[in-house]
Order: sequence, then structure tokens, then C-alpha cells
Amino acid sequence: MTEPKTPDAAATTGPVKKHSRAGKSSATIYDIAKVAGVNPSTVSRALSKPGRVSAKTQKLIEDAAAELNYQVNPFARALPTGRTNTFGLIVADITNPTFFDIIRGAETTATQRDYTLVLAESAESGVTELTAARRMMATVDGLILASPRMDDDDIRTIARDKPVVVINREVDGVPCVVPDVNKGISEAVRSLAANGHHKVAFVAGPPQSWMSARRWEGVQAACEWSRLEAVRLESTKPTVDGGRQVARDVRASGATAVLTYNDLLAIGLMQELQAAGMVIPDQISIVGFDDIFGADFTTPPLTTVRSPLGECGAGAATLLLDLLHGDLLNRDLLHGAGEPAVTLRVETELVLRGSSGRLLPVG
Amino acid sequence: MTEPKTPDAAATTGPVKKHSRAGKSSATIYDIAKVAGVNPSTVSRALSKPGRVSAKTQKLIEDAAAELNYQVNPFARALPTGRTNTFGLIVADITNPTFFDIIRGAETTATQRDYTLVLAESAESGVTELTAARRMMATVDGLILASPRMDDDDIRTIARDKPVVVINREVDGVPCVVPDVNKGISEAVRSLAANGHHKVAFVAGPPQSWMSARRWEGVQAACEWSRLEAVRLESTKPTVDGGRQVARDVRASGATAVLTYNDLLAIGLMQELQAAGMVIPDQISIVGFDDIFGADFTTPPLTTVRSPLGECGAGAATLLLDLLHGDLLNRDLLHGAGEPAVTLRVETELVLRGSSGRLLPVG
DNA sequence: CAATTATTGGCAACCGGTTGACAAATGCGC
DNA sequence: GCGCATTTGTCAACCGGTTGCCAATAATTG
Repeated sequence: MTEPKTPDAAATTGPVKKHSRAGKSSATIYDIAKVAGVNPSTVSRALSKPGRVSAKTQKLIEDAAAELNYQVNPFARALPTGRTNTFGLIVADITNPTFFDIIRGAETTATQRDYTLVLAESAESGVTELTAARRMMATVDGLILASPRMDDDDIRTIARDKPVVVINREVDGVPCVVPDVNKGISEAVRSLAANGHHKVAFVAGPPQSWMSARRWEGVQAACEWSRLEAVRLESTKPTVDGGRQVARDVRASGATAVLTYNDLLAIGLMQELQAAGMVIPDQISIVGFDDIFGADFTTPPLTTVRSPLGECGAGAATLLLDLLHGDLLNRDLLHGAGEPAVTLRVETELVLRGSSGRLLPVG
Repeated sequence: MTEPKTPDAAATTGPVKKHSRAGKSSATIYDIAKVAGVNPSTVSRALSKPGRVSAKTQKLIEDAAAELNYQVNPFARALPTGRTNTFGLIVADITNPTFFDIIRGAETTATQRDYTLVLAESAESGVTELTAARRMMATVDGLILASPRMDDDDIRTIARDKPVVVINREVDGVPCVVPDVNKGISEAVRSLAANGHHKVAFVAGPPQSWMSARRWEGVQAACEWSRLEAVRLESTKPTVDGGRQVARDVRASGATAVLTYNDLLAIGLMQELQAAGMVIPDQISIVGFDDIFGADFTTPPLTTVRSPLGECGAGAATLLLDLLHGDLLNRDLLHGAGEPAVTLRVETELVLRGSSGRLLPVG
């Protein structure tokens, strides 16, 4: 091999320049130490522990770091400490707009607190979810499960290894964020009763959905209170398509008002009923759940029991981050009596739009 | 403090049991080596390089690994190699449904190929985007930028450090995935012309949006071809709200048909016009772009130029992963003439729904 | 059966920070 | 000026894999 002749010839001599590891030129704490004239470990402390080094050394090091455009290597830090400044969010279905707001709320909070969000989905399957969770475990500091489909024991097992916060479900011993459905449901049912309805159908969601069960309970309770008859119908899947499919059962049920497990079902149901010539709300009232994006685009716009989903996402993230930071009390609770660690309850409310109302006398 | 009496009180004796680093009990290759009776480095090779060790040693090691429920520590692997099996996706706005399908497509592909998706948003800001990108650089193998708002040079700078794929924009020297707007637009404009329209307004998107510029060009060209007049209107932001705000300008423009930069604008515009008593499409035709979730919920359902967004997300992910794997030719191209590395073009098409049609004689 | 070559396994250095233990330097009161 | 308590800095081991290099072993060949 010959000597390179021109200064820049070095670039062409070796193999094509590979992408460097981390951004720019990746200075290390050793480079900083050299520039600042101190020991690498002093640099490490100056950059992580506050007040561990003298003010002037601190300044010296910070200046050197700034000059070298230093950025910590997250892996090098994660290896000995296990901390990654990252948390995972697993949702049941990315295509379901319900989760958009949750994702958004969690992402915003994460970014604000200098964490990174890692996203995965379970495709509405308990086993996929468990797999995803296990995969994530290795790389995140904590996990948020939105509407988990695995069973309580699996969740608790996961929670034993890493802090976990659950959204839309209550699991003993695990911090949860759940909308309290009662207020919104009772408002909805009272509104229906006031409009002269007597028989209400509830279209249920996935069998493993904790929230679907709560909503059905709420509907039953509210109907009993208002002296309405409540019947339960099953859906194949909690989507627009599932809503279309359940239309036949809805009509057969004889109910004049329907509450569906979520807005997607409501929208599909409404489309199918309208296609069959029914007028909403004159012939049948429809009420959804969640108030997702697009719920007000329909004609008539959808009446729905709103859950503050963005708040749920943000709340869960905040809870998790607080847990991670101040490694507080509830860790003991968890290994103790087994009672719910923390449960953050958020309010639901009825959003009255055009899809529900007074029944018109049959023409 | 009294002595614990019961066996399970051990939990309260020492410090509260910390969460372990990685899932379960985190066996290491050293544990495997011990069980299998070989050297740790042999384990490493057996688990990463195929065919580097004998078949029986391989089996021995794999059995031991399975028995110990071994999972690699991603940080330990990333530290020396720089590989993380992770890539980042930065979107302009998480709340914008346009990106939902892109995220979904990318996520699905990532999971399939055993990669993890990390999500961030730029809040429609070039500087936020650059910051997010820099932060990610350290932890991902590559980056997908969906509708980037930063300028070409910044993108190329990023792309010099790590493989980057851009969606909804063409950047010299960087692999891109772009919908080819021409087919869809010409279909749309021809449809409008056939319905007797003469003047078409285009409501533009963000000034930094490459795609908005392409769409405007496309609209101009198609209108010229069909001998229609085209005017351009500006929007404040590419959201439903922005659509409402632009309604005044639309009416003032005298156009009888409107194409908007995206569906969100179209929906907001339609809402506002209808609120003012206009009948769509009798008095004005509205055509959006993208065919997002909910575009068919409106009344009338929205006519729109569909971009296969899920395909874009999946395509970008595939492109990136291929790039990462077979570290092929275009790396040279990049340092060479500076021509676009690869550009994946996807087709657009008109989805004709109810919001566009024939103009009725003014009553 | 010995010599040569192809495989396979082992050693050790390294990736880039973190942290406990300890020594040096500083400040303090007496 | 001396002893003691603090503060500040240094050393070295460690986190858990990866990989170049060399030796040992196995397979191949004459």
C-alpha cells in the first residue's frame, strides 16, 4: 500500500466512510477530561451528580463539553445503571383513534420530562401483548399498558420487573388510570329516559376488555335507576365494521336507544341503520363512548360519553415518571397487602349531539 | 421496629426489592457459558454469527439459553456495535390523522422485521424537528422523517450520520417515499371540469411543506390542461380549525370548487360553509387530500385524492431496513454525484364521494 | 501415518459511562 | 502550628456483550 499523497486522499484509501455511532463526531467523557485536564470520572460526576465537584471544575468541564459538542452515549449509561430515560406504551390497536389521544398525551408528557416514548401494539391479542411487553422490558424504564388484553396475573408479573401503569383497567397492586364511567353514563341514560325511551341496548366490546364490562355495569345500573329495560348485544370487533355487523341484532332487539362500547361501533352502526332507511334520532337514538376524533363529523353528529383520553395518556405518563423518580411508597404496597397502588380517576361526561333525542311516533 | 415473624416478611427486612434491570432474572452469556461448558465468546458467536460454531456446540448453547430464559441485553450489544435494532419516526404532528396510517404502516413493518419503532413529533416546527432528530440519532439505527419541516440541508446533515428516509418530500441524495400527486389531481380536476366548474381554488398548507407546493403545482397544471382558472389561498394551519378560518376567503374568491391541502382543512371548510347555509355540493364542490380516517363520516362524505399513507409508512420502513441491512450502493451515490438515492413513488387516486359534483343553478 | 489445511474455541481488549473506596487537599477550631 | 472533619478528585472494577488474533483441534490429503 502506498502512502496517501494528498491530505484528503485518506478518505478514498480506506473503505467508504461508515456512519458514525452516535450523532456528530461523538466526543466521550475522556475527551472532555483531556480538554479540561481532569479525570474522566470527575467528568462523569460533574455531568450527572449535581454538587459533587467544585463550582470551577464544574464550569471547566461544562465548557469543555459544550466546546466538544458532547452528548452522552445512552447505551454506555444504560449498561451499568439500567436507566434508559425511555418508557414503553402498548396499545391494543394503533388503528383505533381512541388511542391517538392517549398516545399524544403520553408523548407530550414524555418529551416534556425528557423521556422518550417507545410505541407498540398488541393487535387486540393478549399473547401478542405479552410478547411485546416482554420485548420492551429490556429497553425501557417503565411501561404503560393502554386497554390491556392480557390477564391480571400477566400484568402483575410484568409489574414485578418494571414499574407499570395501566390505562382503562383496574388491576390490584398496579397503578391505574381509569375514567369513571358512572357520571357520563347516568347523564346519558337520564337524557334517554327524559326523551321517552324505554328499552336500551348496549353493544359490548371485546370480551377481555375490562372497560367494556364496566360500561355494561354502568348502563345496567343507570337503567335500573331510571326504570329502563337494558339488553346486552355482542359485537364481533370494536370497529366501524363491527358496528355495521351488529345492526341486525340491534333492530331485532326492539330497543329504541343504543349505547355502544365505543364510538367506532356507534359510527358503523349508524351508517348501517341509515343505509337501511332509518332516521336517526327520530327512529332510534345512538350514543357512543370516548368522543374520538371524527365523532362530530357524522350526520347527525354523534352523542357520546366522553373520556378525556389525552388526559389519561398524560396522567399515566406522569404517574409512571413520578414513580420512576421518587421511588416512593407504593412499591411497598405492591408487595404488601395487594391493594391497588394508586388509581387515578378521571371524569367522564355526556357530550350531547344530534344522534340521540326524542323518539318520533312511527309514521 | 420488631423482628419480622413470618417467612414472607423478608420483603420488609432489607431494602425494598429493586426492579431488576432487564426482564425476568436476566441471565448473561456467562451463565450460558457455564451451563454449556464453553467460553462466553463462543456463546456470543453462536447467538449472533450463524455457522461460526459447530452444530452440536450450537445446540448445546441454544438449549442452555432456552433453559435459562436468556435474552440479550440490548445495551450491552449496542455499546460496542452501535446497532440497536431500533429506528425513529418523526412526524410533523401526532394529532393529525394523516400520520396515523403512516405510523401504523411503519410500526407494522418494524415489528415484522424485529425492529422497534421510536416515535417523536416536531409540532410542525423545523427547529423542534431538528432537536428531536438529534436526540434520536444517538439511540436509533436510522430515521424516517414524515413530512419534514426542516430544510434540505439539515436533512442531508442528519443523513450523513445515519440512514434517513423521507416521506412526503424529495431531498437530493436522500431516499424518499412520495405519492405522485399528478394522477389523482388530474382525475379530480377533470371531474370538476366535467361538472361545469370554471374556477377552482386551492387552499395551501404550511409554507415549509414540500407536498403543499407539489399539490399546488399539480392543481395549476391540471387546471391549465382543462382550461380552468386556478387561484391559491393560504391557510393558517393545516387543521380542521384552519379550514374553518379559510372559509371567508373561499367565498370571497368566487371559486365554485375547492381543493384543500389536506382532508382536515376540507372538513373544517365544509363545516363552516354549511354553518353559513351553503349546500354542498350544489353550491360549491370540495375536494380534500389523503383520505384520512373519518373522511367518509362527513355529510356529504368527502371527495378526496387518496395517498396510500399506510403504504408510505411501510415502504419507508422497508426501504430503511433494506438500507440498514444490505449496506448497498447508494451509500456511494450519496457521497458521489449527489443525486437522489432512491425514490419510491406511490400512486394517488381520486376517491369520488359526495362533496363534489355538479353546480346547481342559483335558486 | 504424517503433513497440511480448515474449523472451532479461548483469551483479552474494548465500547463509554458509573460508582464505591480511598487519598489528597482544604478548611476549621483550638 | 497541629489534629480533625470535610470536601474534592482519582483509581479501578464493572455493566454484558463483541471481535481480532492466535492456538488447539479436527478434517483432509498425499
